[in-house]
Amino acid sequence: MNVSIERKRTDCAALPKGWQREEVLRKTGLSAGKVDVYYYSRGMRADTSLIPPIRQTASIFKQPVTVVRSQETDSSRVKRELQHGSQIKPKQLFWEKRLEHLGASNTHNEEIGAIELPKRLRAIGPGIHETTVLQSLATALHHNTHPVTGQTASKTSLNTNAGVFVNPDQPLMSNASIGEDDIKRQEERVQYARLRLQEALRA
Amino acid sequence: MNVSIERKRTDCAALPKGWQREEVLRKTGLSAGKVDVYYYSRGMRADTSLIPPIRQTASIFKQPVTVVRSQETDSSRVKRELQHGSQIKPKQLFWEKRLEHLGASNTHNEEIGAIELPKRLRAIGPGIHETTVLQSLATALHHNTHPVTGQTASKTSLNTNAGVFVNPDQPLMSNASIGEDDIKRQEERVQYARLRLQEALRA
DNA sequence: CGGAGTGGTAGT
DNA sequence: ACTACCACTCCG
Repeated sequence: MNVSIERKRTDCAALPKGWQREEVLRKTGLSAGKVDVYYYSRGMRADTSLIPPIRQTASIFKQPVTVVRSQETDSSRVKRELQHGSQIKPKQLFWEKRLEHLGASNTHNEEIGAIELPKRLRAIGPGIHETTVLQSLATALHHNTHPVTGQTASKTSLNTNAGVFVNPDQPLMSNASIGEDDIKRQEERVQYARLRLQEALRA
Repeated sequence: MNVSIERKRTDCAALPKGWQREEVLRKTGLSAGKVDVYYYSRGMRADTSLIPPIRQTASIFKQPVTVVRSQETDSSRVKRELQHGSQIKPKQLFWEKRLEHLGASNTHNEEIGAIELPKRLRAIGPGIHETTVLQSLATALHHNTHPVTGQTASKTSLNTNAGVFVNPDQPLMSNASIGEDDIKRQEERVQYARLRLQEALRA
């Protein structure tokens, strides 16, 4: 007897690189025969072309720049790469600065106004401005598997010896934590945005 | 602020006995403000017009026959009805015999073939045939809140003094119990039926 | 896999 | 335009 496939996991051309689509057939219950679809990105996180450091040259070919941290000697890096199977990629410090003063535009070439960050998220590091923090934070929120918390080192130590104290996995902002009241305020904003969307669609 | 009622569950005169109408206000989304109506029958099982004893006269007015068990005296019944708030309705014995030799037909007036019961389910009671047991069993499966097990009294006692020993809540079949192997066999049947349904829907 | 809840539409 | 109904998603 030819039993149909109950679990089927496939790569799929329409999906971003590294994503897989899995179809699972419901076998029992009232909804037996229906198919649940799951998407997995395990193994490869995010589009490699978006992982910093990023070239700001216009090109459809993704060519990430690879500059190593200055205080890591070549020999120590080779040893680490051998241990970890060369999976840990070096990260450029302050890659965000390369994108400074570049703004997004709409189709009419009108620049889109700046987005303001909450006051409590303060820039940290030498010569880092608010727009730069925004890029840094947005990238972290997109990529990081772990929580985005900001830099833990003190402001003075970062400004004097950034190479030592900057954590490249975290955005260039001061350490911040979110409380119940923050969550509540954000929920209210979402509620309000939904209301306005409703009204807009009705009209 | 005047908050409208979001969930309202009511008995409703227009509904069959035991049904409840619930109105639920949609709170979010594009259809916010609309009301969904749900009907529930929890608490009372089945349409009272289908509960035996059933008249076989054609009539849109439901007029159940009410014959009391002969061995229950009027005084004892009155006492019980006082205790239980007159909620226990008397049941006619062997009401199934009234429906004997009546078969279902399709729209072309062709009679639908008999359904066979498993061998182990044996008819019990004076002059009860397989088709009668089937009606009896089907009704029990539809109505009973408690498990359907069949008659517990012995065959001889039932045939000699049915009025005393017949349990009107159970179908007119010998006591039957279901084992692990029965369940397994049934599961296999269901699996097979589902497979065929899938194939049919695909074609 | 079930259930709550919303989106979408045929039919009036 | 509205209603009643079904389809579907999303979450636990």
